[in-house]
Amino acid sequence: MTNKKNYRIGVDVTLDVIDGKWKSSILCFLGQGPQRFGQMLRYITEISPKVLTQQLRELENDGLILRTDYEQNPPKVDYRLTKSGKSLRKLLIEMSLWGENQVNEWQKQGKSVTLQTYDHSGFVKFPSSII
Amino acid sequence: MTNKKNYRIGVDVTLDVIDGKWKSSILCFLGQGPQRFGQMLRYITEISPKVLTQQLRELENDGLILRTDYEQNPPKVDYRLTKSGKSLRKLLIEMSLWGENQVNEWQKQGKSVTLQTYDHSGFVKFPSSII
DNA sequence: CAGTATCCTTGGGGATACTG
DNA sequence: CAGTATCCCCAAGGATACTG
Repeated sequence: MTNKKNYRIGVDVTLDVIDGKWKSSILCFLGQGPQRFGQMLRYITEISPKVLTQQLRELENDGLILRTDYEQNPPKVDYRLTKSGKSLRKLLIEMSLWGENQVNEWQKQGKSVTLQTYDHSGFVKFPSSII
Repeated sequence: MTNKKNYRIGVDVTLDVIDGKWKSSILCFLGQGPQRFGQMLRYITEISPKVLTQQLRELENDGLILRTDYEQNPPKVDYRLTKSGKSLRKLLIEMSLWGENQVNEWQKQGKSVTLQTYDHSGFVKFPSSII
């Protein structure tokens, strides 16, 4: 979402804001505290700088994250969750729980689905090994 | 999601299952009870039969909806939420609430965003006029 | 009624190289 | 370090016509 949006239903707002291949990962990562651009790049190893920038800009425009430029040289910039971002975080946790249950369901039914990792102690956890 | 999926985090499972331009609408509509193919086509006016079929098949494969063929002529088929689908419904309601709050936030900030309609009396409401 | 079958378009994201 | 700039590709959807 960027400009002049008209949503059909509330869910679509939430989905629009979270959608983007890496946004959930970014938001989860920022749930652990402010992070710098390079850290995120190294953490989410499959993402390219271009795409990371895109997703960050969108999240910023949607008011979920705040970008802070420390105006230094060499440059230092970090990103953190805003109030909205933090409230979304709670929702993401519930979505995680549902997703984990659903994976269990699928596995019971013999479907080959795997979930790399999760952790309920506060928020989704990212062992560096899995990203 | 259809086959041999490997998810990074729980949220991604939920997002994968809901993603698809019309899935949220379909799930919300089915929240009102079983519906037939033609009804859905007429309700979600912008969707084409091909795409509706696609999305329904995916929801069915993911175990969120159940397709019942009454083996009649002329054909009669309906779709309803499964147990998983119903549990997802509760999550969708929370996502709706978050989305509605976020729209209020945006509007306070002067952004031009609109939300067609919502209703908290049980579930998202779809006045036929708006779809 | 409940779908298939075809053909076509679009934009989100990937890969890589470059810069203040 | 924190990004831009280019070029490229593919799968999700759209439009329309047809069928058991």
